[in-house]
Amino acid sequence: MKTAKNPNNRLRLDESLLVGLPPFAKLDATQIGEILAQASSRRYEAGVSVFEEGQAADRFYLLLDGYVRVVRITPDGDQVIAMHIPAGQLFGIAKALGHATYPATAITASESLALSWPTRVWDDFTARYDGFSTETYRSVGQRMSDMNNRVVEMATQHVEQRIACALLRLIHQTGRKVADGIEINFPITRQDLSEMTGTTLHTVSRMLSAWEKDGIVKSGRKKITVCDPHKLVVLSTAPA
Amino acid sequence: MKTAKNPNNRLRLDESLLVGLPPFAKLDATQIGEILAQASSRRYEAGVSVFEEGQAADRFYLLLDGYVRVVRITPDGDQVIAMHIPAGQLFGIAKALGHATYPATAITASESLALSWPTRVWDDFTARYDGFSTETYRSVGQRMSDMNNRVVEMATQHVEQRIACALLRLIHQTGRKVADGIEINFPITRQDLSEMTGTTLHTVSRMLSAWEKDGIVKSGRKKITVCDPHKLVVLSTAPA
DNA sequence: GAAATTTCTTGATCTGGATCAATTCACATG
DNA sequence: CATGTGAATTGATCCAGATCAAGAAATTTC
Repeated sequence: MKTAKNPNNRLRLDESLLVGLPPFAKLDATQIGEILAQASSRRYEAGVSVFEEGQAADRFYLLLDGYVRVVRITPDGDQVIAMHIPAGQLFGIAKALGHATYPATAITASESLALSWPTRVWDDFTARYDGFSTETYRSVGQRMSDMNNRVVEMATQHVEQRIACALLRLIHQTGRKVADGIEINFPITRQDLSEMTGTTLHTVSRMLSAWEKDGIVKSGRKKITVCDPHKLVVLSTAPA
Repeated sequence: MKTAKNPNNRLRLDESLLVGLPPFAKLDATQIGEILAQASSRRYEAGVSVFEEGQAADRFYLLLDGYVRVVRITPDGDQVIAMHIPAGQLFGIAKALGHATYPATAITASESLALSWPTRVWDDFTARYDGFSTETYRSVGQRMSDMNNRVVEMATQHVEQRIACALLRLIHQTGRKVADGIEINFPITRQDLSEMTGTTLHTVSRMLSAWEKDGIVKSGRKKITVCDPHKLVVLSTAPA
């Protein structure tokens, strides 16, 4: 689906969009109204960049719907997927971490909808809105942990286990129950998985073929369904 | 040297210790005094743990002197060095990231001296002291970047390049100029380097031997001196 | 609906580094 | 100073996974 449902790329901003999201959990309707009044919203189609590494970090974002990949590209063209942002989370918050430019590129993994604010209102938000700062840093902490786990994984585990871990993480974050298991809720290629695990699309393809034979997953073009998460867990923690 | 110079593990707390350190840069003498009044100080010998992964994060720390390694241990006993904390930086700031327990273990790499405060004063510090929060998060952001770079490195570079990068990072953070180059300022083993780069001590040893033959480094027991940083840079960015 | 493009599969080969194994070296301790 | 212990070196072997190569699906485009 390439055409916008809403051709002017706008939607009615409604408080209900923000109510219940952690950064705004403690705020009342008036405050949420204030925050919305300053927001821009925009729809992105799948595979486009929201911002790029190195650009001045002049806005920060809240993903309302869809999925965003945070990506880094090496001088010699290798691409590495640093993390995935699920709907409901802030991203592009360079300012919160003392950066003047975005440290990575954000690319939509599926059609997405995001709000954004100019970076200059950041300090105001943290000062004025109770819980905003705390929750933001909780989520930063979570990402830091994930990052850390990735380093440990990359340093100690074999490719099979890393791919298993990556799949498990994906179904946790974004799994959708379907008839024959849990499906990853956005288009994902072998190449994508290889960029998440530091391997090649060939190895990922072989792995998925083998797992399919064992009834652990079903997969097609840009689609993966995990049928037997438990077996994946076993694989992911297999002995060194 | 195993015995404490100062047998009661105490030292005179003096404002000059904190003046000029980023988190306290904007504070006046009175405020620094207040902060010091609440601090405990303690000397640690090399190789001891300051806190361990999973413990309740009831204190946070400022390293005044020495070097601290942040380490994670996998279920099957592999150890991975996540980062090094240089003197002048805060560590163990789980609270700042919404964690109730320490997400990793901190071990002194050399004899060290650290101040610490109970975690419950954290909110007070961030509220009361100008710049404390900003500078803390700047340093968190820095660590996040480093982490990120490590993931990219591990995913795309060969062992030789990773070891070269690790060495370069070490001499930047903690290099001390000596007659024949830049020396790493604390005892470091082949094993340590291998835990920083996700390889084995054997491979590190072979690498250092080869580099020594090329005049790039000199190394001995627990000691490494980089004689030709430039050549290391070349190696670290070698083509895929 | 034919052609072009992207994604995926699978075989064959090659190799960077892990693993295994045996010494040597440096330092500390009684 | 002998003895023990942790650190480093270096050869030999092996294998997980990269790389090379060729096609086969699935989609998109015109």
